[in-house]
Amino acid sequence: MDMLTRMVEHVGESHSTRDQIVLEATQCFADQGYDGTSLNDIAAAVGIRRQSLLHHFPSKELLYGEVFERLLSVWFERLAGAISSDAQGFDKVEQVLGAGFDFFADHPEYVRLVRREALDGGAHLGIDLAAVLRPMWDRAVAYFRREMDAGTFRRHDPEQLLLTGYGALLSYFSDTPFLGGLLDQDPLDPSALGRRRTHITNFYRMALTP
Amino acid sequence: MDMLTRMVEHVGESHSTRDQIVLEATQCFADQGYDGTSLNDIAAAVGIRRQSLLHHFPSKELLYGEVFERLLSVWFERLAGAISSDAQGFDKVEQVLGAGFDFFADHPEYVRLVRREALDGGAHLGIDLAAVLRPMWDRAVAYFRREMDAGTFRRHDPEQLLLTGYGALLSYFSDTPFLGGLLDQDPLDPSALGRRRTHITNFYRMALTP
DNA sequence: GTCTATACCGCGATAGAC
DNA sequence: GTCTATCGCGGTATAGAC
Repeated sequence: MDMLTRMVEHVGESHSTRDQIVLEATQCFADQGYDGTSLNDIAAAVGIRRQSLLHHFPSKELLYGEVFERLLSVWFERLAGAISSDAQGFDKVEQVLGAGFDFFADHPEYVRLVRREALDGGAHLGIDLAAVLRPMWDRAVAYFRREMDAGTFRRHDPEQLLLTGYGALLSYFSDTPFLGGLLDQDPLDPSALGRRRTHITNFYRMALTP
Repeated sequence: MDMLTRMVEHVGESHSTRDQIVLEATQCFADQGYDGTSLNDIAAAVGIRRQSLLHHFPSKELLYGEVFERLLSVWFERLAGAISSDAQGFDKVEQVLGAGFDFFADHPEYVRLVRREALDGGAHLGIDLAAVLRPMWDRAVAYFRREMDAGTFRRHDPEQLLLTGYGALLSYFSDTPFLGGLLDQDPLDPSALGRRRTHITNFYRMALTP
């Protein structure tokens, strides 16, 4: 496919078969896991036969790899803005936290996918997810440590603080099928999302501001 | 098997084949998920053939059900003590939180199993996990609301607070394969566990005590 | 690029010997 | 209770017509 066609499709919200496959595969893998998803499931969602799907992706593993490649690309792109912001103090944390929250709210299927990968320890994935995210993690740890040393933030163990944020953010979006039965509301309802966003922000403001 | 044999085995750390199967199945399901685990895997871990395993459990689903039945039974038993304690204020929260933490630390495979079930929404399980835990959840929500009304605890949205605790606690134990690559230490190392336990306790003390 | 047809394998489950 | 043997199904992947 040439560049012009790509651009036209991007603008016009149309998708090549290949893109459709990645899209539906993302949903299937997120909902049912790698082993729980068959190529038939994905092909049926696209509206083609399993054998046609294998014409675009030579194997299930390679398709899964492409799904993750796109996920990481979108994720880094989306977060880059918030991270490079020149806001100061808790405002910056709030921006990054909010950007993460909004991204997860827009793509809960990505969260579920990453959670499954975290559980499996990258068994189905060629790449090492932790190694890819490690630089971002280290930057965050260093940032918190610096601000705490400067007295801008209250003192905590930076790594533990990030782990708690990781869990508080991801779990809400990854476990929606379960949490929906614990609460009386769909966790992805706009009003439920609003409550969650407010709580997380306030919780971290309280923990960090002196 | 008669009661005497059961008691002897319990004391002597021996196990019937049936118990061995449930034990190994728990580990396999936790590590590789329901779909990722074959009866061959479990049978091999026990040291018998797949067909012999099916003599004890007529189907994979029923075996999976028994794994969860035991998990819930141990979980409720373990938490009952801390919940019925007559400690007051944050001391009580600390006791329950600590009991949960220690249980998870002793049985990370249970956490991973529950997390997988939360992700799948109970697809493989006959029972509704959320419905089983709902009474406990409601009790906790009511408890926090009461204490906040009484001024013992600082005011938060009780459900959101519990959700954050849920994520902070579970994620650490469920995602160990991933977190091990993010940190420079095995998350289940005694020293790492100590740091995590301290942080969670302090974090909630800070959030709750006026 | 999609289809039909097919190869090949591993899975869960059953039957029956020991 | 454990084994061997076997069935039937659904999975990934390949070959070749259109």
